[in-house]
Amino acid sequence: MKQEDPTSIKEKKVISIGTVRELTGLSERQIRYYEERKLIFPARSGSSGIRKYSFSDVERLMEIANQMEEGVQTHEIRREWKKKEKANEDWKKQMLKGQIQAHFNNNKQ
Amino acid sequence: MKQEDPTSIKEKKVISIGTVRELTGLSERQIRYYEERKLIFPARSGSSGIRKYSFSDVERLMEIANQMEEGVQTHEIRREWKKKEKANEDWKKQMLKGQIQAHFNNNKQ
DNA sequence: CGTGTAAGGAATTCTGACACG
DNA sequence: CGTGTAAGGAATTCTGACACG
Repeated sequence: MKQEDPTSIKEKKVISIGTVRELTGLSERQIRYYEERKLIFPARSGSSGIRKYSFSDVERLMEIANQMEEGVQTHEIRREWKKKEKANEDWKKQMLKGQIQAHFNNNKQ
Repeated sequence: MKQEDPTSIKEKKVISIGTVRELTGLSERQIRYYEERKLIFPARSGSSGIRKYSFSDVERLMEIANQMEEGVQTHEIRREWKKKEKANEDWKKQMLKGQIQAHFNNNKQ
């Protein structure tokens, strides 16, 4: 019945920085800085350069805030994150490989 | 694992009018007018009076747009909507009643 | 009735920089 | 390194009103 996938909604970049500030409790300075350090990637509103964030971005910012409180440097956060990203991709590759393998064995048998 | 309910996300008032315009294709004038006619109820951003809409609001606006294209008056849309709202409440009451009834019968038997 | 528009003001956001440390 | 802040400008939003129909 519903045409909208709840996942896509979380990814839509529609929230401006002031609202993100309210949602996360971070200062605008902090939010922009984390972007500068490549931890977050807002979209830019059409004509002007106004930043737009998704709910996923907000969640990520809250995770970042936690890490920062623990004294982790932006550099570290970024590195950890890319590591996880890669692990996830490798995992998906393995899954795919498994599927193909299973299919092959199935036909042989 | 996830702490955020996808439903609550859809209800969060975080989108400003310019973005709603882009999402719906409606003019800001129209969006504000539908509010004046009690078809939509944005929140107002803290200190200033800036309107904030949810994804649900955006969906509703698109439904309104469709009705308007069909030549339905705002007055009619509002009336139809309240009717459905009431029907839904009555239905929920019936459900509740059914539950109690079932529970009662269960104990007796 | 529903919507466009010009008007003036207020609040938001942006960037680059200086400061502290 | 991470964050606060004052600075000046540009884009956004707001309200009440006049217009057309």
